[in-house]
Amino acid sequence: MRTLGLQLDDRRMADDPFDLEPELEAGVPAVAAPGEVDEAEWLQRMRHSAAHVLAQVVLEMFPEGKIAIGPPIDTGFYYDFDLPRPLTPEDLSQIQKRMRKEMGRNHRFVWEEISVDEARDRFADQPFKQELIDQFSLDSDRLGICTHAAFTDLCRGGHVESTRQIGPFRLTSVAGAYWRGDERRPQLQRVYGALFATKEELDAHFQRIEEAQRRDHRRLGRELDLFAFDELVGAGVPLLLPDGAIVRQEMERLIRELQEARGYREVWTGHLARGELFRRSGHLENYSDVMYPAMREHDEHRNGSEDDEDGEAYFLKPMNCPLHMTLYNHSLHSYRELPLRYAEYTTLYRYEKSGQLSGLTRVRSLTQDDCHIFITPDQITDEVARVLELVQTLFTTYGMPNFRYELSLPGEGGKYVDDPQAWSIAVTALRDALDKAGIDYVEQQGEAAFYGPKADLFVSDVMGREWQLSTIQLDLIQPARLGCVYVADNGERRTPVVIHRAIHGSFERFMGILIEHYAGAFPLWLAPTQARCIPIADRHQEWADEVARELREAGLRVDVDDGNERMQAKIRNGQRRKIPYLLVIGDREVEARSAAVRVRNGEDLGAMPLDQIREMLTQLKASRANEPA
RNA sequence: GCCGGCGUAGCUCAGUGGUAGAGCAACGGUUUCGUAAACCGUAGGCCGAGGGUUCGAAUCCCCCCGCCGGCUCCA
Repeated sequence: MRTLGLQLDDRRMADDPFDLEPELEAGVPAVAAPGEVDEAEWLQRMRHSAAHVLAQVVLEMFPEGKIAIGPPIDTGFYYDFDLPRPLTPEDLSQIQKRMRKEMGRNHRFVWEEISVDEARDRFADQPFKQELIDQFSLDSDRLGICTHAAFTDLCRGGHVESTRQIGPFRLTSVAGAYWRGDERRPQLQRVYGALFATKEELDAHFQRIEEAQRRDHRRLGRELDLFAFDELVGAGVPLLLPDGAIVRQEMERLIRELQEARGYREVWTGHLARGELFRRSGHLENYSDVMYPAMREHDEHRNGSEDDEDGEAYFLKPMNCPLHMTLYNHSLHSYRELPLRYAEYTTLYRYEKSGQLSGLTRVRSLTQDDCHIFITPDQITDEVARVLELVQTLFTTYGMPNFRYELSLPGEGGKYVDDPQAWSIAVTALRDALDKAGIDYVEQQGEAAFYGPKADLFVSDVMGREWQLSTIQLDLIQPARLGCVYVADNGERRTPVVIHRAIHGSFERFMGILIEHYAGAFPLWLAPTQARCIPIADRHQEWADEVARELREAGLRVDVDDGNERMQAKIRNGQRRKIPYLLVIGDREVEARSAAVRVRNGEDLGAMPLDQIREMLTQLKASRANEPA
């Protein structure tokens, strides 16, 4: 079997896989007959049961293997193993075959409760199970086990009656996964399987994956000549081709317009700064692992001591905040000037670990639509509301309604700045602003930045992976560390609160998401080529050129396909290029000073006078309508 | 960073130790056509980089780089 190596939505498990309560809720049978539980529960049970069969077969093939956990997930199941050697794709198909055979043998699942001591005994040679027993025995002196064939697993139940009731499945991939999700602990081999109630649903699942692959921005970026990566340039450094650069420019144009209208002022701070700046801001201390290493001055100019190396060195900036705060400090500000909004669109450099890189969505050179807003503490709620309005406006413009917010709060531990009162004010203000805007969000403990709480907006890519785009962060510490002050109405000097915020997040990541959102078919205002003239024969060339010229004069991006292919081929090419409008020009159109308008979706609007076409396209462009679909 | 897979023409992919291939794209010519592929021809490669084994390496081994999936991380 060929490994598909793809999972949709794996991460979104219904339950914590380690929350293996030894007993099910009252009335829910550990082993259920068909019809005894609802469809969704039955599916979960088939998946969970399949995981047990997987473990059975793997242990038969590797008797010295150690088993960890094997929960159901959104698309099937997985099981984690510690085995003497890595599993190959051939092993996977072998395992799959044996699983099917075992299922055909119709083993019954038998669930029972045993004492902790008995459990320790039964799983004597299973260290991971021993650890789970340690955990569960804190809450209960009885533990569940489930047996089918000659295989017994520590298990809270949730099975079908017998292995023949397990639905159609396919093993999809094997991947490394740390025990208990902790990278300091052993890395296990995780075998993933897809399982659905029917063969049709299983096929539909793989169909969905194929469709997802077709709109993957990495693939579309190549097909549409939007961007490229090159080994010689370096991993994680996206290169925009002319068409990709147009999309990027339109995104920048949009956010500049929106921000200028909301009182933002654009600044520019370049790409480098001395280590001393990042030391004072706290970045070197907290984030040196994602900063590129120091760039030293040439030896003959160096005068720093060994202790002071970082302070004397230069660093590529990983964020703009210290620079914006430095700019702020170039004059003394009155409370009357606040909020003061510094916007910047320059590239940041972060050393993302190689395994984290992913197309445009995770890169090492990224360009934020970044801004730092200096405010007084009592302006927090209002200003956050203004930022939320901006976010809503942007996502509405792109026609992207499917996002979710997360409110990230401090957790336990020393990572956070110790000022409980400031945290409390900031968290309350942020929560209020979200509530007032009527935004749904989930609160996440321990996800805050070291300097303050934040509200982040997440969107899923076509493969089901979630990416953070917009972020609104309250900063309670950096302004003080960098000596920012404003003069209050009583003449006192006070430290401003700073809101760090990015709306697109990074243009790179957002472009990746956008490409997938539109499946490469950008609305007119974003489309690299907005219309293409297609002369049917050479004698139509002149009028086609004229149409293109006039539309370009109206500010539209229009080209002419003057190749010697047949019209049908030109239409096909234009369509594959996902150009919003194709303007077909033959004898009739030359005669009538018109063009036949074909929309990207195949719709034929018929011949329209040039003036009307220009009017329609400029209108669409100006309104940034999400058209044509 | 870790585990696994992969790297051959611009793209998609054949080629498992003995002279590097196909389709599409590109380019040249012919064709001048009414809404998703006209025809003929030409060119295109340090088989990701380096090292090794061998009479001989795209093919086997080592190391590096990159890509893909997952894990972990993400100011």
